[in-house]
Amino acid sequence: MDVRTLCLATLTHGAMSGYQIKRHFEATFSHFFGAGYGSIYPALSDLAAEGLVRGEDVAQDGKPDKRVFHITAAGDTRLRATLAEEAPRHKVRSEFLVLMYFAHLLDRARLAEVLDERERGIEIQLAKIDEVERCCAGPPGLSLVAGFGRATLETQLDFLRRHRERFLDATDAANAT
Amino acid sequence: MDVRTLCLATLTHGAMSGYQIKRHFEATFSHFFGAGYGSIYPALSDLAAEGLVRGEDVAQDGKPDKRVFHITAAGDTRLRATLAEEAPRHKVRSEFLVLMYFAHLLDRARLAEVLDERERGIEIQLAKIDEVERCCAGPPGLSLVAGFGRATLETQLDFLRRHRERFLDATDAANAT
DNA sequence: TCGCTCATGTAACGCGTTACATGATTCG
DNA sequence: CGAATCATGTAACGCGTTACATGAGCGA
Repeated sequence: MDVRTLCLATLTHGAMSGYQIKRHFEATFSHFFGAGYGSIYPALSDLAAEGLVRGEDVAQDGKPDKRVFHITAAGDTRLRATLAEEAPRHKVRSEFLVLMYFAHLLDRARLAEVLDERERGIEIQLAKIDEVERCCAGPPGLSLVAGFGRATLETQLDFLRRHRERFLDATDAANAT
Repeated sequence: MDVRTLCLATLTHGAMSGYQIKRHFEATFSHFFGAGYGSIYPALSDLAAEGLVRGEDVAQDGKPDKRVFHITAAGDTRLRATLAEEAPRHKVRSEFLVLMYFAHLLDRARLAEVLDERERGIEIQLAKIDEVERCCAGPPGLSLVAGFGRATLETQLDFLRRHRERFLDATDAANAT
C-alpha cells in the first residue's frame, strides 16, 4: 500500500487539500505511517489524472489559495477493490534496536543518551495518541488503532525503564570506558 | 544507518560470507530489521573497496565456494565512529494498521482474514525470538533486544485477541455485508 | 526426478526522503 | 522584526526490493 491509496482513503472522510492531509496524517497515525509533501502532492496529482479524485481551487482571505480534493465514485470503487485485495504488511525498521544489540561497541554515556532519546520519542507519540482520541471524531477504527499504538508504546517505554540498568551494563562487560 | 553499517557490525562477531550474514539477520533480528541479498552483496563489495573489510575465497567440498569476509582495523575504527555519531531511528510502517483504521470500508470476512494473518505473523516472529535466545550465543545486547521484541509482540498479539470482536464489529456499523 | 539448500551476484525499478523554491500573513 | 503557519509544488538523490541469472549437491 502506497501513499496514493492512503490519500484516497483519507478523502473518504471529506474533501481536503494536500496540506490538510499531511496535518491529518501527523495527528492521526504518525506512530505507524509517515508521509511527506514530496509524496502527497504527486500522489494527489496522479489520482486526479486517473479521475479517482477531483480538485478545486478555493480562495481564502488572509491565507494562500488551496486546492481541495474530493474522492469520485470511480475513486471509491477503486479504493475498496484495493483494500480488499492487497496483503497488508507491517514493517519495523529500528536502528535503535540495532544499536542496542551492539551496545558493547558503545560507551555508557552514549548509550544513556540513545536510551533517553528513544524514551522521549515514545512519550511524544503517546501524547499525540491521547490528543487525537480526546479531541477528534473519526471512523470506528480510530480507537482500535489508537489502543493498539498505546499498548505497544507503553509496553516498550515500560521495558526500557525497567531494564535501563541492564542496558547500561551491556556496555561495561567488554568496554570499560 | 544502512545495511553497510549493519554488515560491518555483524562481522565483529567473526568472519562470515554474505550468505551467512543474511541467515544471521533472519535468525537474530528479522523482527526489527530486514535486508535482502540485493543489499548485502553490494554492501560487502563497497566495504571491501574501502578497505573496511577483507574477503577471502574458501573452497568447500560438496558445496559451492564462498567468500568469507572479516573486519579490518580500519573497519572497526569506522564502525565505532559511526555508531557513536548517528542518531538512530525507529520506524514503523504498518499497512495493517491503515487497514484497521479504515475497517469500515472492508467486509467482515476480509477483516477476519487480515486479523488472522497478522496474528500468524506475530507468532512466527515470537517463535524466532525464542529460538535465537535458546540456541545461540550472542553479545549482551541480544537478550535485551529479544526481550524488547517479545514484550512488544506479546502485547500486540494480546491486544488483537482481546479486541477481536470489536475489530470485527468496526465493519458492521457502516457496512452491512 | 523434483525441489530445497548453499552460494554469489547484477540490474532495473519503485518509492520515499530531502532539499529547494516562493510567498503572504499573523503572532510575539 | 523574526519566526511560525498556511500553502503548493519540483527535482535529485538514496536506498531497498524484486526479479533475473547460474549452478552443484542432497534428500525424498
